Amino acid sequence: MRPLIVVAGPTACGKSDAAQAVCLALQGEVVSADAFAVYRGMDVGTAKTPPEERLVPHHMIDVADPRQGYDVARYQAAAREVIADIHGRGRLPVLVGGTGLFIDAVLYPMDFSGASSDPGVRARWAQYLEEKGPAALHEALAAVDPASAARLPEGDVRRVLRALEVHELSGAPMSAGLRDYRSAPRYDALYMVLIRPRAELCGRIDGRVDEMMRRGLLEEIRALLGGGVSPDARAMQAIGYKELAGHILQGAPLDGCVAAVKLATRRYAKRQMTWFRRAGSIFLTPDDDPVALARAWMAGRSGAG
RNA sequence: GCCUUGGUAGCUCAGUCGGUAGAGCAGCAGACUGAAAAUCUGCGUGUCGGUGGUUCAAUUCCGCCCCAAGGCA
Repeated sequence: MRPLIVVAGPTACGKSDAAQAVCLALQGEVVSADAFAVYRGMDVGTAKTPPEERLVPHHMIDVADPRQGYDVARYQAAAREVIADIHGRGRLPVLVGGTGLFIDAVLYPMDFSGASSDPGVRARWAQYLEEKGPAALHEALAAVDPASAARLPEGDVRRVLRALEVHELSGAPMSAGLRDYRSAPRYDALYMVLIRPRAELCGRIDGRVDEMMRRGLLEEIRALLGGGVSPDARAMQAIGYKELAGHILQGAPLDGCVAAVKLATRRYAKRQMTWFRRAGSIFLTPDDDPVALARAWMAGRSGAG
């Protein structure tokens, strides 16, 4: 298996710098695993490393149009291609980002090929939900895919909807492809997770949001909206964007919106921690040195053959 | 100084016709297979401002005190 290093962690924990340092030390290239950095024109609010500060090649950034949606399946396919190319050039891919699902999608054999997504099917079930409610929707799933129904709470309408869609398009229950995927990684991966004390992280988040405001996040959002990105677009679900759009479009008080962005970011960081606690294999505090760790790991690899 | 209205969970408040209390938000924990910065699940003891009194029993009724907001001086 080819080597790959993952640098994950909650927002504002210092992933980008750590990843870049690892790349510089080990002939690596950054592969972003971030559900919103893929969009062009969303720079300030996604905290993309500015081009002039990129000291090594960065991939999977600015690969999508914010007027159209992007999703895990597309990300998975494109990222794997990029990684194959990096390996082909004898360099080390460093997967860095905060979207746990995206990381899993490249690392493990998640299969999205069986059932794609169909707006018509989706709309029909959404209609069904509207008319009969979540309980009936859940029952409909139980009738065709009992395992998924048992796994999903009735309230998680989004997943119930998706499971129904998968069944209809593939003719098979979604649960079929769902077990123990983490046991069979596609790469020889060092999965590092950067952690920080909660209070410290919150302080960094607040500072980062203020910094985004100074750097013109409002202007960036105005430009997106003016450029044909609908407020309902998938890209506009991003934290920071959706709250501030309330100020731009509905005139909500700015300080309240900024506070909402900080709060939403803190809550997001918490969810990320939950994900990475389970997904990661090694956890680094600010005192640990990711470069030294990565070096040692690479050395151990070649030593072992 | 007087009058009024408040003081209950980290915050905003509800409630107890006297039997020691509960929502939302926050927080904590968790889940996560084509929206994932999305979506969802679980978790509620706090001198009910202080202090006396009435009572079998007071956060609830009464007195006094403290604090806040508003009004009159």
